Amino acid sequence: MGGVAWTEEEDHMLKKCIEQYGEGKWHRVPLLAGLNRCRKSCRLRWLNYLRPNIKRGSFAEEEVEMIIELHKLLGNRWSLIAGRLPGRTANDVKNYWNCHLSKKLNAIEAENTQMNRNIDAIRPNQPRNIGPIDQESQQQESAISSLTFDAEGESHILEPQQENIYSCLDQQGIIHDLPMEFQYEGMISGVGSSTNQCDWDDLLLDMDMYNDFSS
DNA sequence: AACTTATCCAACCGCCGCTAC
DNA sequence: AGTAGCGGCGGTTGGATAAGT
Repeated sequence: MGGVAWTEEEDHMLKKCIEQYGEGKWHRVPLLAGLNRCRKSCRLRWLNYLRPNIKRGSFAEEEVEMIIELHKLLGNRWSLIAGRLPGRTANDVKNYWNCHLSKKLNAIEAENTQMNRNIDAIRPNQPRNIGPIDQESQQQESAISSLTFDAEGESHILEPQQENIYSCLDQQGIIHDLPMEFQYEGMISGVGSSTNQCDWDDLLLDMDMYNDFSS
């Protein structure tokens, strides 16, 4: 292994600790669990191995197709890709990609280059600090990071002060035009309104997938 | 059977952004 | 405003094992 392998006893101690105190506060976990491991090791072990509902074994064909499609859109953003594959961890996806798919991708990219089809990973210019902010910053933010995009031939503007990106889209009547498979928890009317990178990533991914699949 | 090479994947490392002080 | 501490992420490492010679 690339380090000291976890023993069954350590796994048991960590699991018991998480069950008792919950996830988070990883800096306290080694102490609470009585483990001689750093916070990062504990977190990684939990997320990649001990967490319930982790799917192990080889990837199904649909999962592989999904990974390839998502990688086209997101690049090496494994946690986001894994987030779309129930039971799979970012580490699993990354390892699978590096072992099985990277060569395949290179061939595809070479082909795309040949066909003059450049596909860039999407990363918004100003993905952060979208939540409510003070007036001065708000004006600055508004000037630099309003995002315009085109949906079904119409231009739309996302204001950075919008509490939730999806609620903004909702107000503009865009969300409900998307098929159900592109609507997910948190997307409608700001349910579970998070105001960070994930909103932008998820939004752009959903929009792009929608365009991809509908074209 | 012995050795070498390739593959897999768990674990580690360094960096980044956020938050609290 | 600066900074320390934290959680989280992607890249890399290296041991175990399978496959090949």
